[in-house]
Amino acid sequence: MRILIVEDERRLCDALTQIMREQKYAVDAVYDGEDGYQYACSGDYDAIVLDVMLPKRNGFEVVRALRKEKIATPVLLLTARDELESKVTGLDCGADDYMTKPFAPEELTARIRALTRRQGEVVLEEMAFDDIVLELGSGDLLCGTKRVHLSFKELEVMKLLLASPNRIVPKEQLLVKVWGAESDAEDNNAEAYISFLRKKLFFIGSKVAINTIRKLGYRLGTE
Amino acid sequence: MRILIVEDERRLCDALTQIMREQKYAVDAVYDGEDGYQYACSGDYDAIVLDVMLPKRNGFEVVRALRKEKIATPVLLLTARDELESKVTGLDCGADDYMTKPFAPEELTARIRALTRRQGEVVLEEMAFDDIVLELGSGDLLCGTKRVHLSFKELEVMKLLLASPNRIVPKEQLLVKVWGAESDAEDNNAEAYISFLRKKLFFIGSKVAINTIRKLGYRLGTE
DNA sequence: AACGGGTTTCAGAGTGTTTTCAGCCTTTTT
DNA sequence: AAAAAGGCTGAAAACACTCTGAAACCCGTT
Repeated sequence: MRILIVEDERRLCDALTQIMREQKYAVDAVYDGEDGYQYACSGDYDAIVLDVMLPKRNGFEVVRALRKEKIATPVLLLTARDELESKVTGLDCGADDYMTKPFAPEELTARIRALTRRQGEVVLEEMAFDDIVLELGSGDLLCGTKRVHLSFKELEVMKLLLASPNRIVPKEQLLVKVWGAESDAEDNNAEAYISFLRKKLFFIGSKVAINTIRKLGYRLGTE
Repeated sequence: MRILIVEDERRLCDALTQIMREQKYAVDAVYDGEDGYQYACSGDYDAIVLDVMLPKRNGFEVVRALRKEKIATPVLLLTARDELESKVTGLDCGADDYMTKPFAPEELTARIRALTRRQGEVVLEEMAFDDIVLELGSGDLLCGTKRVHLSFKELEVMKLLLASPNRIVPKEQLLVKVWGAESDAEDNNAEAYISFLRKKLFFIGSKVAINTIRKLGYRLGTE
């Protein structure tokens, strides 16, 4: 994560740099609006902390110029004035957040985290075991480069198995959790789905197996 | 973008609705604090315009209650009194901005823009994916030299898909964000619009496709 | 009153999912 | 060894979800 800090007050600038470095960000710091704009133009940063009152070009100008150049890097404006006015102006120029001095270091890091989080890709949830990965979002089962789509019920069953790998999942539990306690699904329903899943595991060439434990249930294992 | 307007004065409420619709916001309007609170609780709005003096529950109460429920939707308070007092009270209650009547329509839209921007991603004037570009201003979808106009709802759906390309957008989310949580729109409404969009994508000769992930939603992809 | 774009509704066709069933296999019991 | 119980799986039927053309509807404009 790269952060650009644009702040002319040396003391404050050093403090900011310090704070962000502690959070393991890679920090570049510059001291006027012109440099800030130039550096930001590279588009290499994940967020920019920008003072409003700066030599050469003020913060508003810089954000506006960046947005004009289609640079969408999140910008956090920093100002001593806590009037609503400059807040509105700043955000209208294209800034993403706004903070008034003085502030607590935690507040700064929290806001930067929020800004970079929006940007960055959402970590999609998944469950894994041995050589397979189940993408919960898309309902796809992966092994190496191969992938198959699981239907809704297949997905539910697979999730239960993956939730306690190497452990026996009672057939009864599958029926209750997937078909519901009310349903009149029979054992064979679960058996049919286990069969579907085995076929798909084979299809993607996984070495994961669904073992049958007679009278008890199924267990996810390898080989 | 969904906006909730809470204003008991019918004339003003209609005017507000009108103004926001012209800016391509999806608007819901209610006429008292209780309804305002209920609607806002859904958390489906991108901003709320809230009058202070309202029947049943006043604006301050509503914001306070919302914040208590951890609903962080940006709130713009509206009041006839331009005393400093109520301004401070309002912001203290958890409102994000404050405006006194009467006001210029441009001021309202600028402030809403600021609020919604701070909230989420930078409002871009266009969104792109692979070989298509969506011009948000004109509502036109482009591919190479071809172009088609999208209707309001088509635009909203397309924006949602483009906001997370290659990722599944639940059908439910389309319904909530485009038709509103209160609406009685059925799945088929969304399906119909997906169908419209596919036709238009084909029309402009794009290789972008809207994939169906059964039971889950849709995903923008290529080929 | 007629028009036209946008939106909703409806119904039939299409497709993927789920259930059902029967025959076969394996393990356990008699 | 035969019978019984439990489990597997291919095939077909039943079902649910989705797509889409056409018609109806709504609303502001001509």
